[in-house]
Amino acid sequence: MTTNPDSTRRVTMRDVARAVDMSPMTVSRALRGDETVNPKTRATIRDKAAELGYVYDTTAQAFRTQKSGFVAVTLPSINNANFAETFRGLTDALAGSGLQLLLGSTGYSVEKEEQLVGQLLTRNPEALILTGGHHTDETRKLLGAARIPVIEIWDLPDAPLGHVVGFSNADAMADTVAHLASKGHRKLAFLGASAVSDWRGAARRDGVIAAAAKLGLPPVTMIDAGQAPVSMRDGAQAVAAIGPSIADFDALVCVSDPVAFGALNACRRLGLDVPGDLAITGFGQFDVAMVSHPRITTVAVHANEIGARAADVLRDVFAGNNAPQVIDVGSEFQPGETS
Amino acid sequence: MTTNPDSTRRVTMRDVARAVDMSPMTVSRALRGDETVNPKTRATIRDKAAELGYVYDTTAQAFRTQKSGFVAVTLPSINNANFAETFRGLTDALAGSGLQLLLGSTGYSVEKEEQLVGQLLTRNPEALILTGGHHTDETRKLLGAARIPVIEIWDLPDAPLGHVVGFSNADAMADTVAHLASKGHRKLAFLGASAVSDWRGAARRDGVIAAAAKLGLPPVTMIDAGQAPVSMRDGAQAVAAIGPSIADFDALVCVSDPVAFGALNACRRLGLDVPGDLAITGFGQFDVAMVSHPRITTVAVHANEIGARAADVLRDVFAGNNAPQVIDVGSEFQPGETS
DNA sequence: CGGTAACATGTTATCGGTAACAACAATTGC
DNA sequence: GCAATTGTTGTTACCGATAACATGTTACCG
Repeated sequence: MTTNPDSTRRVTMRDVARAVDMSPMTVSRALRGDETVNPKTRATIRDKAAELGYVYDTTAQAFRTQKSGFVAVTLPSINNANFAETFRGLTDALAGSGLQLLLGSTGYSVEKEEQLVGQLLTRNPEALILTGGHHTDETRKLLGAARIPVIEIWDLPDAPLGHVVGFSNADAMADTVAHLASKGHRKLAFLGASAVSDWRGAARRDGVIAAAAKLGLPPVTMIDAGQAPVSMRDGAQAVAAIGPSIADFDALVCVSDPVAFGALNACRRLGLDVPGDLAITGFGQFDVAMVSHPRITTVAVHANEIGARAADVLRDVFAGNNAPQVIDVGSEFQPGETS
Repeated sequence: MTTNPDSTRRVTMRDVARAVDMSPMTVSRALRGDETVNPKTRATIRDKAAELGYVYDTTAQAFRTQKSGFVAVTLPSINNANFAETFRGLTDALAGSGLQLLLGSTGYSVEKEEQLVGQLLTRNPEALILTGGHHTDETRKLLGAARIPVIEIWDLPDAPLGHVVGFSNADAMADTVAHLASKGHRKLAFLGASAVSDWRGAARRDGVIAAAAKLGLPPVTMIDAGQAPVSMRDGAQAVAAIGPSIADFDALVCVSDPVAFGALNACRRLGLDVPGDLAITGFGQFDVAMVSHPRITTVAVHANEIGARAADVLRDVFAGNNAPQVIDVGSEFQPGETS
């Protein structure tokens, strides 16, 4: 057992260097796998480092090199299978690149996002990935000054901050509405969040309204499911609150699959037949929509791909290649058994 | 517009200090809200910092103070409502403490966990929160050497690494089995992951077996739903693969609510009545269990509370108070309409 | 009015790596 | 056999904030 001058102090490269009688610089090179270091020397250093219980200090590296190795990501909520899947896509695609994701959730609030971005920027992230295209002016200012790549995902913003990997939520609804109209459904209702907090939800709502108008359907009725994020429970409660007269509508277009699932099961409890008495559609191709009996008509989104493509953009940008400014990953209408 | 010596260089405290003709130390104090700084001075400094677009460098702070401000967290998967909820509980409880969560997911693999822990430790986290109580020897060694608080959550390990906030997965199943037995169900099957990867799932399985044995029920049949994480789809596929003979069992105990939901809907597709032909139970009180019609019999876990209590432990430990070594948050059997 | 306390600000050294450059040894080519 | 090249290791300075200590200034007291 080697004597330790101060048992509480951390083991540094200097300690390893002393132990192998080399300069810290060589240790640094060896531990990072620099080819110029003699293989034998490298092995000696690595062994000694392990023996001493040396732990590399990424903070010091980040400080010295002014590269944090972080990519900051904001999500509205991590408790959402689709956003979680995007995060996973990012993580997987970035694995091995030496980049670490720094996650923050905004709770669907642009003010919270602003605060979060401010916090995250103090960690010197090498890039910032924001879910959604709506931000406060202050957020835009912060990001403009930050001089790092910014990617907005899950939307196709009118005024992008930088790169974009997303799809049109409004367009995605057009197919759903067309499908419903083709089945003879005319009286549509839209079930979604009330507030303007959920901009993706609002875009879907507007898409439904526009598509219905274009097809000559009567005005779409809005049903309030509460504050974003709207859950299964919210969908069920909204339908339960209305009662059997929900079937006065021909079709209930829901902002997401969980909401649609809640609505579907509330309808069942009311003794209504879906789609006989009322058609129901969702959004996002969540597992619950595919497994549910009946299967819920939905729109498939490419949550994982959004993350993977965002990672591609980052790789390109970091490599100095120019990456596409806007990547539209699209979405696909998925007819189910509820419409 | 002030002249900038080098337009690409970042704005530092020194720059702010020069601009207000003060020392960097005073700027440092002012920006951190040190009371000893004259309020007027503080305001001047803050204004000038904002004007110059100064962004605080947490990396430099972390380096200088040797306190990263990070708490590392490992989750088996973030695409799981319960783990996501625990993360949220942690985030909320830690908000305002100046601590930032550093998240990594292990994919239900202890080897991946080992690698992840190694990575996370290089960031000098001030504490480490691990989901689960099973780790490789190397992981245990790393954590032993790290000399930071470690909290294991979601389990009650036999040999804890440090603090524990969890519950007994095995005990939780006892009530479920007792309930099923009281309803006259004797032939039980357990539907869960095959591999030993999901230790919590295995603990539940063992709990079912033990409880059944204790009540004098015949041996429990194991049904393989594939590799962890087992999803709704896996649950549905497993039942579909077996077909109507699944009703030869009296009750199907599922490792989680999503699996139970998949099984339930697969049964429906087979024309089986639940619970008439077959009782089904789940675990975790996921939304889908509560909203489903019929409501799925389940076990309520306190996912959010696990996060919140873990944060409490951290606060205590950092404050130098001694925190409880093991916090059992328990779980509650929740009868539903599927049993 | 002198001395001490309370307040406000400044000085110095440092956290642990690594870029840039320097230096020396071993090898190669002619 | 000597210059040029390649391979390997070392030296120096620095990234940006802040703990610890020092210093100057004003307020207050008997």
